Amino acid sequence: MNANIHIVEDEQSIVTLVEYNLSKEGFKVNSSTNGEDGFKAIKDTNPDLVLMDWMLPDLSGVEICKLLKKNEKYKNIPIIMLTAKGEEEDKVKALNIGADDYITKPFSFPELLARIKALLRRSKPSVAEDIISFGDLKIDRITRKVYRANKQIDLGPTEYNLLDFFIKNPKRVYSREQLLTNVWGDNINVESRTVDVHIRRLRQAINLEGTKDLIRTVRAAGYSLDN
Amino acid sequence: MNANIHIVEDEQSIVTLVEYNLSKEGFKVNSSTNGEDGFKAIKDTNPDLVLMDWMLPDLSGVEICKLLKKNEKYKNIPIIMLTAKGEEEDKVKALNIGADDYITKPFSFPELLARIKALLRRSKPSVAEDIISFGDLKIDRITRKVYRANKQIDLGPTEYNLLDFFIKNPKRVYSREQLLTNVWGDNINVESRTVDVHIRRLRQAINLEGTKDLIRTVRAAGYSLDN
DNA sequence: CAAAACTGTTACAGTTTTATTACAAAAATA
DNA sequence: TATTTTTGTAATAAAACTGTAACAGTTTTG
Repeated sequence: MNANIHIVEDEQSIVTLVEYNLSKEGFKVNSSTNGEDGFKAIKDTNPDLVLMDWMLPDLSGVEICKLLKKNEKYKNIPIIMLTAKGEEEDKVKALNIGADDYITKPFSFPELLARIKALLRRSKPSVAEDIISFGDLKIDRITRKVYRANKQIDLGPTEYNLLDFFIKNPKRVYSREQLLTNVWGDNINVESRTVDVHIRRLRQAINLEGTKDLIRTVRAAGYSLDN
Repeated sequence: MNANIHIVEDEQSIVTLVEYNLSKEGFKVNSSTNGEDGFKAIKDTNPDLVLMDWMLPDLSGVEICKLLKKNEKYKNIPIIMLTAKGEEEDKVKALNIGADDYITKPFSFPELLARIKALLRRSKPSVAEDIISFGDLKIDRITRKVYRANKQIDLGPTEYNLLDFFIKNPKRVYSREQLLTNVWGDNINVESRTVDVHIRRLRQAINLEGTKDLIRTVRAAGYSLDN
């Protein structure tokens, strides 16, 4: 498991708890504490799954859910709604507005985890799977080994994370900023040009003599794993 | 034998008895006295085998069994159902809902043990076996002796446990935290750096002059038994 | 075509992570 | 209880990795 999860929740205690536990499970977690920021961050970072409070300051979780599900580009991001009241009625409503699952507070972490995993397995096998391939490039998250044309490749931690991120959404172009937040983490302070250097290192490691560069540079936009 | 077994049973006398005897056999045993807790604990600790009462307060054993067998992640955990009545009909029912074996109370401990071993041998050879190898490294759980290239090696208790854990999932990378909780135990207070020292001791003991290090360091991730 | 904007590459200093060692305290054993 | 073994930690050394800056090269724009 190596998915990016975005939490939109104004109760700091829940954010802290969930963030801590999900990180321990190997997820990359980002969070926002209000609807406005949350919506922006989701569009920006394209998480693999969203955990969202039902009620939120300003833009409500319900609204965001509707907006996302209406948008072709984001409609496939699974959304789990969190709510304080355990009314059946709300559950129906949640599913109606397009949420993929629904969990009532207080919830146990294992329960949340089970639901997250189930959703991910369904919606994004490439994120949930332990072994992913792209062409003759293979990455094994259990052994943390990377192969190109069946030959093992050594990657440093950052290059490994970068590749792991790229391979979840091949061909998609990510800006340096998106790569920084998704691979490096949220409130980190790193020059965006630093991405270039790691891209170079990754290229050097995964590209084979005489074959096409697996990483495509998109001028003024960013990079993508492509062929 | 070195498997984790979880018991879900509300009769304390049975729990105590079975727990005591299984521990003596080398199993790690945990137990819950009601269905709710049991289900949670099983999902949480992912035991190698479950021993479950047919009738339970709140969530019944039958229900838990069904739930587990429906879940991709837990469906392979072997389940032995315990029941007071020895009716053939129940046996059929048990097997129908996915239980792997069925034993009626009162039962003799040797009988239970035989069934447990049989199931484990079938489902998880690496856990059930008394002698496990990885390459020319061999570990005998009965005599608690370790061999490399047929020559016996002396290991301290912690190094032995570490190796025993590694060898169950060779090549898999474990973080220091995972190693601490799995080898040292759950609520223990040990510096994660201490793992490094024991890794060194283990390396020193099992590695042969002039051969590749059997333990792989994965920077920013942990260690694995590899070659 | 020149200027501007953007990307590629390199080297290196600084940082982080891991390895190794020695040692005192704790635990097991005789 | 004395002796031996094992343990965890802290300190230091070594190795690996990272980020930046500088400059070269390339592409786009005016």
